[in-house]
Parts: sequence; structure tokens; C-alpha cells
Amino acid sequence: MAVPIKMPRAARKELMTLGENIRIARLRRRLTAEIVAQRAGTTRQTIAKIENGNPAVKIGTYVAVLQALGLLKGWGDLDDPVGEQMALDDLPQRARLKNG
Amino acid sequence: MAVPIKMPRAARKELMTLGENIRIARLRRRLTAEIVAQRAGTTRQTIAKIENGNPAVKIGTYVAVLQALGLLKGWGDLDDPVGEQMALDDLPQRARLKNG
DNA sequence: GCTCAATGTTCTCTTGAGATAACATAAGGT
DNA sequence: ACCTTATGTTATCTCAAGAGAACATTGAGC
Repeated sequence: MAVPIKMPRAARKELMTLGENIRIARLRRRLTAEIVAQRAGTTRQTIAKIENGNPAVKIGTYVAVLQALGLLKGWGDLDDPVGEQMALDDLPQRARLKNG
Repeated sequence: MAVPIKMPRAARKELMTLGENIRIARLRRRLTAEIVAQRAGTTRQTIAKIENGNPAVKIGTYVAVLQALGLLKGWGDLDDPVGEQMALDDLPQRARLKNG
């Protein structure tokens, strides 16, 4: 197997958590990797990569797999602690750093 | 720009939501795409792809970006409705479909 | 414990993502 | 309004992800 990409520990851990959760969800539904792969339009090898937390998998494949497991809805909603302190109206379209 | 990969509507929409949320989080922090790209070890073009919901971006890059914005923690925790009805102890290591 | 399907693992080949650079456009601050 | 910089956009090139196949291993169910 290809050597996993170099990544910060925390990031790697989070990906492994996500993969493990996906595997658990799959097994709870008694679905084989092959079946999920077909539904998601990919291969079982890629399903394995996802479940192992391989960072070199396209987000589109992840989303397709989540959808195949019925876990997609609301997935894109991040809750941002900073957001609670700042209205959307105050957002600039661009971030300006120095002197302009 | 390359033509986005064919995907189910719901999946595409969820990705666009995630990208928009990432953009909002970035702007709230007054960070340029360039800065976030540097922190995440990628380029501003890829940041743009993420914010536009392009499904052909590696999950590792997403995770790095989320980390750069302080949004990583807990991201890999999916809540599975099915999970509430089934203990982890009952999980098989493999999913068996037919007669074995 | 036997069987066979599910998963692990490795290989080759093709394709497209991502880096880099260059230019165009537009928003923010003064 | 101006000027600077952030972002949009496109093009080229490289390299690895992903598909597909083939074989090894292991677990679920009988």
C-alpha cells in the first residue's frame, strides 16, 4: 500500500475517526464494502482507504459514501465558535491584511 | 477551470455548503486565501476550489484547512441515527450478505 | 472445523488533481 | 477616485489517486 501522506497528528487522527465512524455505520447496516462502493460509484479498495483514514481520497468520494449510508444531510454545517460573535452582515467579501 | 465531477444533487449541494461555511469562517478571521493556503500547505487556487465546493479535492487538504481555521476538532464525529439503536458490541467485523 | 464470501494486499495503467506561474478583475482602505 | 492587494481565471507539467485485476487471508454462518 502507498505510504500515507505526511500530515499533522491531530488532522490524521480526525480522519481516522471519521473513517472508523463510516466503517461502523456500514457494519451497522450490514453492508459490504463492495455494495457501498457500487452505490457510491467507486471501488472497495477506495472504501478501505476511507475507512483507514487515508487523506488522499477525494472529498467527492467521501460525500458519495456518506450519502450511500444515509449520513450526508447536515454534514456540511460547521459550527464556528467565532461565528457566534460576528454577524454575517459584517463580513467583507475579501480579507484585507495590511495597508491598502 | 476544469469541469466539476458529475455528482448527485444533494451531495453537490452539501459540498457547496461546506465550502461556503469555510469561506465564511476564513473571512470572519480576516484571513486571505493565500495565508490559509500557506498554513494548510497548499495553494490559494485549491482554497478556491474548496470554497466553491469542488468535489475533486483531497480530504487531507480539507482537514488541513479546517485545522488552519481552528475548526477541526470533532469534525470526524458523525452522529448516526442507526447507531442509537445498536450497541457497538453487536457489530460484526465483516458484513455477510447471503448464505455462508 | 469447513466453506465461501468479505476483506486485505499488491500490481499496472490511466487520468486528473494540484503546484506553479502569469494575467485579469475587483474590492478595501485611505 | 486611486492604489494596492485579494481573488478570479487560465495554461502547463508532474505525480499520485483511483480503477481494475489477481491473489492471500480471515471471519461469519452452517
